[in-house]
Amino acid sequence: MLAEVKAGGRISDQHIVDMIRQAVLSQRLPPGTRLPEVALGEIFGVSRSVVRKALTRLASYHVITQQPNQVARVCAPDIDETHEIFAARRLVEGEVVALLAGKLEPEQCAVLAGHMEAEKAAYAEGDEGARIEHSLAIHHYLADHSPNRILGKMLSELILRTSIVIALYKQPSLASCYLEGDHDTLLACLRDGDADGARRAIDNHLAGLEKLLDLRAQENRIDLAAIFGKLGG
Amino acid sequence: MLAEVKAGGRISDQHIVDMIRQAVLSQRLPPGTRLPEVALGEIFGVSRSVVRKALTRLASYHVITQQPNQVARVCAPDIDETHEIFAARRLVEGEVVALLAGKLEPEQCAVLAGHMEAEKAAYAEGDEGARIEHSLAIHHYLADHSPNRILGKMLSELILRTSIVIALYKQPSLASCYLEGDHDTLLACLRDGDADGARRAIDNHLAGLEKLLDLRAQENRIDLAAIFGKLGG
DNA sequence: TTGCCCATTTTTGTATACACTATGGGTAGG
DNA sequence: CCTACCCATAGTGTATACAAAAATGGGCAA
Repeated sequence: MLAEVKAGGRISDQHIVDMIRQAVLSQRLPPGTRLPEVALGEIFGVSRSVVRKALTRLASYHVITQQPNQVARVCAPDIDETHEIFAARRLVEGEVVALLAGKLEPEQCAVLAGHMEAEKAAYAEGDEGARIEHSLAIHHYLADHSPNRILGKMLSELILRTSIVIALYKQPSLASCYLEGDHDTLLACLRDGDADGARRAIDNHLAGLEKLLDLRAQENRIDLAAIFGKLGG
Repeated sequence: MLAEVKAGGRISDQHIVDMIRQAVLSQRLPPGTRLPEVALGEIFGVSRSVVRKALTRLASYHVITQQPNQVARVCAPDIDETHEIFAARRLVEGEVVALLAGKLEPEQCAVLAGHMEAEKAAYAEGDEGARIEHSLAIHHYLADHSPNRILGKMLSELILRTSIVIALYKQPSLASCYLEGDHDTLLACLRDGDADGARRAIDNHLAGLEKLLDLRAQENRIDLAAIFGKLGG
């Protein structure tokens, strides 16, 4: 089943990058997960050379961290960095949607509207995996269609990093990080060509998301009580 | 003389990345330059493995382009991409200086002022190399001291990409891309804590820089007449 | 029981070999 | 004279081998 992968030229390392990125996005690979080179090589049926190239690229995208002579791990940004990631994303995604306001064809708006419907439905059914998928699809659609492709690429990376910190700092009590209506407000502004409104909508959306996270000081994070509770129970 | 380089852990590929990036920044490696792996390996005294890792990272930073089975080359962005790079840099550097306004210590302002003096002096003496160096030092200082480190890293990359397109599209008639006073205006705003003013100063500075470039349609660039003239003359 | 040390094992860092692909020049044919 | 093809060369893609560093775990002493 990996035959078609090896067919093309440099597909193999790109494939590994995509697979790992996707796994991180969908939170199947939690932050901190070890990624040994030989294991990945066996899984994907390639040698360490290809794996190493993929890991080097993933490190450039800030998906994993690579320290000398140590195993690569999925990034686990600290709380300060988390705030900075959100601030950067507010700036970049705000500009992208402002540029995009009034520029989207009706079909493109329909694509976005479709994902929003699907997101709502998945939330109603409690299917968190599907909800995340459609939410990401919305934001990646905006990134991919940014009139400024540089900002689009930056946004793609920031969406990925945001997913990582949400996985890291999501409040356990919340089943979902869903903010009803935010996406609809955004779409309305995009349709109406309201650039400032779109910027505000994104800003508001991301600020709301950030507030849903548990970003208290780290003492509370390394929760010895919970660990002992788990062991004892 | 390369002994101290190999001493540390993963210094070697970082060293190659730095050297090539520096060479591109100072315009010693013009856009389009071929970078064969074996040649670089011999120059830096390492095998292709290390060179390949360095090239992979440089490609992630958009310093070079890597196409399958082809030699890596220093990036040569087209005109559309050049506009997009400038737009992205206006956004990011504008935010960085806005965040920085009023936050710099007097010593830090003095460092900036020193580079500005040196830049002026180098311009007066016609030493374009030194002028570029100090101009870059100013912007990299802002990037390195950004309160938001994510935006700081983004700005560093954008400064690099801007240098590349300036090298590519600088009007041959101009000896220098220097805009007197722009940097001083910025510093004044940073000192006064005038965030909006700082943002405007950067915006104005970058817009002025972009205007100094020769960004006409490509017909003029792929200048067959000049090529034939060179062959015939 | 606790803390430390050393051997073992795991995992990464680097070099090298071989296969495959692109590139350029030269030659035969029109 | 120009075009198309072919071959030699240059260069990258991948796998593998060996060296070095870090993590692991058991045993010993305080």
